[in-house]
Amino acid sequence: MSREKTGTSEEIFKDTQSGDVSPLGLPRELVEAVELMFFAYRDFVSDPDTILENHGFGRAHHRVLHFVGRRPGMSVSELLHILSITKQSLSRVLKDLIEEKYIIQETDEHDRRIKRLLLSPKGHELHRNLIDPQIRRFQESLEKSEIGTLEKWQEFMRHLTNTETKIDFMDDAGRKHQL
Amino acid sequence: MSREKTGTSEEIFKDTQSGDVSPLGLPRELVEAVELMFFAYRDFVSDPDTILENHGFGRAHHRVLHFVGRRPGMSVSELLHILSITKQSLSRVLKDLIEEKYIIQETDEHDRRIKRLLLSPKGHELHRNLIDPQIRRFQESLEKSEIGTLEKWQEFMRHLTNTETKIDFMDDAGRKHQL
DNA sequence: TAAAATAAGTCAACATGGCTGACGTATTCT
DNA sequence: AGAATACGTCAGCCATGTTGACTTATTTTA
Repeated sequence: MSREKTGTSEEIFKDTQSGDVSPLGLPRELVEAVELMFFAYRDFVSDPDTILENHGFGRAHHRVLHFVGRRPGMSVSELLHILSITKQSLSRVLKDLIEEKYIIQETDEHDRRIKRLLLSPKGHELHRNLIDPQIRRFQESLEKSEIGTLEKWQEFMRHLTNTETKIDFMDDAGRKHQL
Repeated sequence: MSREKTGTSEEIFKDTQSGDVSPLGLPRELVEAVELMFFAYRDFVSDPDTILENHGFGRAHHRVLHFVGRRPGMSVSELLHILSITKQSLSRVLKDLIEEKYIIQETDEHDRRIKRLLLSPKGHELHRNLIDPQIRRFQESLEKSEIGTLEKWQEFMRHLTNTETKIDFMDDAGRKHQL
């Protein structure tokens, strides 16, 4: 029943167990969950945002730094694909990071059109400082909430993503313990 | 031990159970969780984004529409506080929504300085269309993942937020079944 | 080997949605 | 009467997304 995707929300939600309904006529729990996506994301990035400000960088720089650190040696087009932005948008922030020596470019040995991206030691350090408070938040949540391990949470979150994103994840899993 | 907040990440992470470590020298699971926040949030807002585009609106309009729908009769300053943006930022989008009659303003009876914000029927309809795909994502994730109910997920996510945000949440809970 | 495709970069212009600072106008509180 | 509050507005700045057009180097392919 509720797995049928057609029909209006009226039909979809009328068989809810709980009668607890928000002013919107939708199950309160689900509406609160929508809001939690907003609040949690906003606060989750607030610590890195502060650090970035001191460096004259923004969130876009953080993302680039992160994924380059995570997949050292990735090409520019791989990065574009993961971030789902245009190369013009990427170029602005990538240029900054390269000029200020957080990221190093190396021409691929076999195909000299491709540039491999790597973090410099300086880049690693900044990345580490940016991710630390986020990791701490997760650890605190793990301790304070009853969710147990991260695994179920991750599975749930993964289901919130789009198919293309899931495919990217699988790509990643394919070359899991290295790239 | 790991609940002590001081020290560098080196110290903090050295007592991890698993030896599975990302290229960053951090527990892979936690790094993946950080990425999931990015991907899940991005994809989670992608459906509303598409709808908004057809109306000439953006995400900022969505947020205003949402919280006004959720707390009908809220004042402008309450809205500012929840969104944590400046009144100048809010004014741009609120003006659009009022001009195009998605939101109605009513002067408070007891304090005529305060304007109460409400959704028009048109506003309700749009809000419903925007939130529907997000609710569906949650329902699908609930069905397909092993998380059980939303409650634990919500608790976990709440712990990711900042203190001020938690206080706001409590405010909300205080006047739970109405305002 | 000449032509096409690919990877990367650049210039210019535009939109959205944050921000600051400075004011203006009702209305209410002291 | 004067201060404080709630709201609104003008002007300009910044970050980061977008499109479109075009260049250069290199590799692939017909």
